[in-house]
Amino acid sequence: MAVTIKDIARLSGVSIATVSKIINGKDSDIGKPTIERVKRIIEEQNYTPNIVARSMVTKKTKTIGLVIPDVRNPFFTDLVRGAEDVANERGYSLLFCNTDDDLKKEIKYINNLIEKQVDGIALAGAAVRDQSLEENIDIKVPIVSLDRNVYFKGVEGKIEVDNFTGAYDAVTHLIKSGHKRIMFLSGQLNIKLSKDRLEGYKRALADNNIEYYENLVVVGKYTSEFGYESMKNTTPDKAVTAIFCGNDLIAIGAMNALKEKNIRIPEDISIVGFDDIYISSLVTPALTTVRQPSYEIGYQAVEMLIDIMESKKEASQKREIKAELKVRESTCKRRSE
Amino acid sequence: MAVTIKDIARLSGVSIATVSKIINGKDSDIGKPTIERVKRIIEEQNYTPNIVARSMVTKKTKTIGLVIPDVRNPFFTDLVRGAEDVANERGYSLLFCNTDDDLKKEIKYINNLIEKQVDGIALAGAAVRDQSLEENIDIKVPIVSLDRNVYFKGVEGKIEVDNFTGAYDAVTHLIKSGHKRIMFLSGQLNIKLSKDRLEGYKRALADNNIEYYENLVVVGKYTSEFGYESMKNTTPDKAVTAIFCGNDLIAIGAMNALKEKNIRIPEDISIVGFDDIYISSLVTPALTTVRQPSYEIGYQAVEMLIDIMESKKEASQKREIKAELKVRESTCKRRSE
DNA sequence: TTGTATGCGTTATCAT
DNA sequence: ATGATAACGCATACAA
Repeated sequence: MAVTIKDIARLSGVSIATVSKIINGKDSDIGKPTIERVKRIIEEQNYTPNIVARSMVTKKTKTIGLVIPDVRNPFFTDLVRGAEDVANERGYSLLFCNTDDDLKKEIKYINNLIEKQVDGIALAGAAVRDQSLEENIDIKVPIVSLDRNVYFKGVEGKIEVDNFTGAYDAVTHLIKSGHKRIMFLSGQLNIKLSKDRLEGYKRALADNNIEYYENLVVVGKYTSEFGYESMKNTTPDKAVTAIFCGNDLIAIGAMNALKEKNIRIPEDISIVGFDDIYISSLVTPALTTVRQPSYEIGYQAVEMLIDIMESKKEASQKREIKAELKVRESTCKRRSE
Repeated sequence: MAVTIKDIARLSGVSIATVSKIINGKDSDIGKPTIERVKRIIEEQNYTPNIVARSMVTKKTKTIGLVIPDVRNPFFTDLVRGAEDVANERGYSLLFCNTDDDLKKEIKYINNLIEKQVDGIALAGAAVRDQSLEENIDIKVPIVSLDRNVYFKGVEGKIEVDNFTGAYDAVTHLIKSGHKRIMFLSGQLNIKLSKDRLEGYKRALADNNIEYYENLVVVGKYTSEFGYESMKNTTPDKAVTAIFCGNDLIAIGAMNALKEKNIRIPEDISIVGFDDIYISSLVTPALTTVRQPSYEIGYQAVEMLIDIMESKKEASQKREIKAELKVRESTCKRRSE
């Protein structure tokens, strides 16, 4: 049987009220000797308060639900760490959920989190959503959505990445380097971030008076397999001298396929990715990419969430995060012919 | 105010005892119509039971603490996912803690987990430990330690990887390919797994009558930087034709340094890593490595933990997991001269 | 300066 | 077939 506040009270010869006050630092009007005695006994008994019981009365669990598609997606692993770091700094714990981009699983997890009385939820929603379904789900705790749009009632904060500008900058970089015929290996277009990146791509072309060709855009999954296959199976148009990829995994897959075909990077084809995951600086040539500060995204999301939770004042916030081009070795000026 | 069991009882015109029974499926002797009515009202009111309150009486939180050094370490990101998957399958939630390999932080987290009344803890301990300190800490919930040794009282299960054999197999592979002078870029030797890998390396040499040279072993951190620097700054002995690396990150760093020096892999030098992290099959040449099934390790650890928690019978288990050599492109037969 | 009493939302025992 | 009630461990308003 674990030792409880009652035991401490009995052993110290005081009431549990007194012990409770001492534990919670509300001991301003309790005698010094009593405080010391009680603290000694707490120490001796190796007593730790039962936070579950405390939560019953305070209505706060000091716990946050973190819901993401998959930690193994390198973008999310850093994000998760950022989230954990703030949570810890602020005295919160993180309940950890992977949805595999499955809205059903996501909703199931969220319900479980609510049953467990989390104080708030940080949610990177599944890709494919169902607005009319979600709008009928009223989540009773504050939610901050990150990176992906969600439609649940009760969403009070948003952290978004400026994908449009990120893509725009990447493609502009290629154009400034002399590339004109630029492929785009895009991820699934049913998520907003993909659409934004595509728009950035288009706009950069337009702003430089380069015509947009639909058949230069190939859509697939955000995996290295997609990148590999799409370069392996179809030889790109001879005039293509650069490829902009929806994310780094696609880019790396594409690079590997091109290497196998003895197409040199960047001399023959320049490649740009998106995300700047850990591996991108380690491949050869090191990948030019658009850096998403995923650690900071996680950090800021949970920070915003806690701020909202702790002072219901400034709810309904939105913060946009810049994505920054990192030029490395997979891009170069196009050789004039 | 959230709707409680009391509200459901009132609205259904029954007692809370009845509602409770229905919620928990203990409704064998409750009337069909009552059950249906209550269930309807629960639905209507969108009621979810308060698990915190339930935990007060059941003494179970259905929550497990997962303590690891850092999710960003690719070995742990897969492990975490395996852990989460079983937890979810078995109806548990995961409280997620990163210790940064800091024993103090680890102990702080564990105390917090205990205060939060977790039913058990899965612990990948910090590298540097303090046996005499730990042995005085009696953790009141079941612990399963994974991958790394810990000395807390209350550790009831262990999942370990056979690092010795993994290293032995890797080095034997190199020897069978004709390599004799094999460097070892080891991680910090104050953790058991590093020692085991070193022993595997030594034994493989010995079993093949190859002398062990201490200066062929370089010790550093388990990072790509260490691999890179140690190959960048010192040119390996001409006779060295193969390098065994303590993990894949070291191997990839080393590969990059060698490439910069125009040393060909595997033609000039063969390289073997350890772990088989995601990136290893994506670099060029694809890395030959010893695969640690990190997802399975996480999965099995938490599975064992739950088994121990749910039936205190077969405590004190130990399970050893094999590490398997994956031959890819970074190793080849040594050219005879 | 300290203690008494109530309640948080639920489960479980024992009645009815 | 259903209900009354104690108990879980703690915080807090109020009393003393």
